[in-house]
Amino acid sequence: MKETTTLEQGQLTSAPQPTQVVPYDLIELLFFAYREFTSDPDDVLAQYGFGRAHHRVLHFVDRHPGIMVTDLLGILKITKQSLGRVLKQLVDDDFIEQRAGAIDRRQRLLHTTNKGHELAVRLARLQTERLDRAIKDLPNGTTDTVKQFLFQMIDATARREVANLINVGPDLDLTQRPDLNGMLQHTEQDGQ
Amino acid sequence: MKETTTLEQGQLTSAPQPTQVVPYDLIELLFFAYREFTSDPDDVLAQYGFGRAHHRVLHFVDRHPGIMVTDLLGILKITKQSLGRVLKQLVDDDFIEQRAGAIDRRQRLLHTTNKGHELAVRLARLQTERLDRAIKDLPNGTTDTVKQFLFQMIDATARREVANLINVGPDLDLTQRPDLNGMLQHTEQDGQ
DNA sequence: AATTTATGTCAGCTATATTGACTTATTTTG
DNA sequence: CAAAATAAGTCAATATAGCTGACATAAATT
Repeated sequence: MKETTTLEQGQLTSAPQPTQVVPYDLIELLFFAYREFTSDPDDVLAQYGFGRAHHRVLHFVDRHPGIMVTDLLGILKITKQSLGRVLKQLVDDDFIEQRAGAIDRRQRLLHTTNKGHELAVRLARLQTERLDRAIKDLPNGTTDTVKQFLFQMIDATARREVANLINVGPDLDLTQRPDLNGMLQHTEQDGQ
Repeated sequence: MKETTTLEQGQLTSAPQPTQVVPYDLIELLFFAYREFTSDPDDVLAQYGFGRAHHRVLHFVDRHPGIMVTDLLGILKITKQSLGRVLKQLVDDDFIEQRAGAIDRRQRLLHTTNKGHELAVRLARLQTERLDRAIKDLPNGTTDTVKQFLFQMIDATARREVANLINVGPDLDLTQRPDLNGMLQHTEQDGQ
């Protein structure tokens, strides 16, 4: 390891401005923490020839068996074309399978295969381990505080949607609720 | 006023499932929150023809005036080639300037120009605003709890390095005072 | 019957990253 | 001092992950 942070003696001095209401430490911690958070899955995925995009697809399909392609696109906020490539690989390699909808036969409902589920769980566990390590020495209640903070980081107009999404168990079928908006009657108002 | 939304008290706190050793809600909140966190700068950067990579470079150069290229690479954990392209654009467009090191003339020490500094601050303020909105309805102490959590998410072996970088000191002062914004004096010599 | 929806596909483009080899200038070291 | 190491830059080739827009097909809805 080479002498980290040789960065010019004394140059870490902050800008001597009144603009110092900016929480640079928090901003940078978010950057570093998130990078670490994704690093463990990345290493495993690379062994399968997959990347982070595959992880996201695999994760949300595993969490929402039978999800429609359209809903998955809505969650990931990517285009059909971007999803297409990644999804095709996951299907070709037998991590995800598509089944025509029983009611609406246009739909290709997505499910993880056993193999896909196992990988999804393996990756989730890696992230869980890091989260557990991070939290274990912190005071009780830290997890809830962090969850609340993260939730509030989301635009108020999108919070219901996310709240609904992350509270859906693996049994619930998103296909039965094509409109993710307004599903949660939550009493959050304060538009700011 | 504002009965602190606390996002349905019981909803994002522990799920009642017995097999729920994996905190899917927390994992997914990290994904959604981080995406939102980067979205505001992304919109502004696009107006300049820049992307997130430019933001990272601009940010760390602005925070560490006179930083060496090598050290910047170490922070960003990207290759010289990846940095090169992005840095060249920032220099060509007069957001960053390079000055030969006074002591070691091989070095091209990086500084933001006035224009670059202003953009860096503008982007940091956007992120600050989102952070402030997220925290304002949460209990006192939330910021410190979140900082501690994020810090602990980093591999133990890398924590000191990050702590030095963001100026929280070598021995995890992170567990202490809520205001480490005003005292960003230099760290430099501290072993390692 | 006409329209909308769900999905897929084509062609081409952009941004960001990678590796490896090589050059130039400069500093450090044996 | 000569040799080696370092700082930085460059070239060529490649990969991943995203984008737009246009178009096609099947199935459902109006």
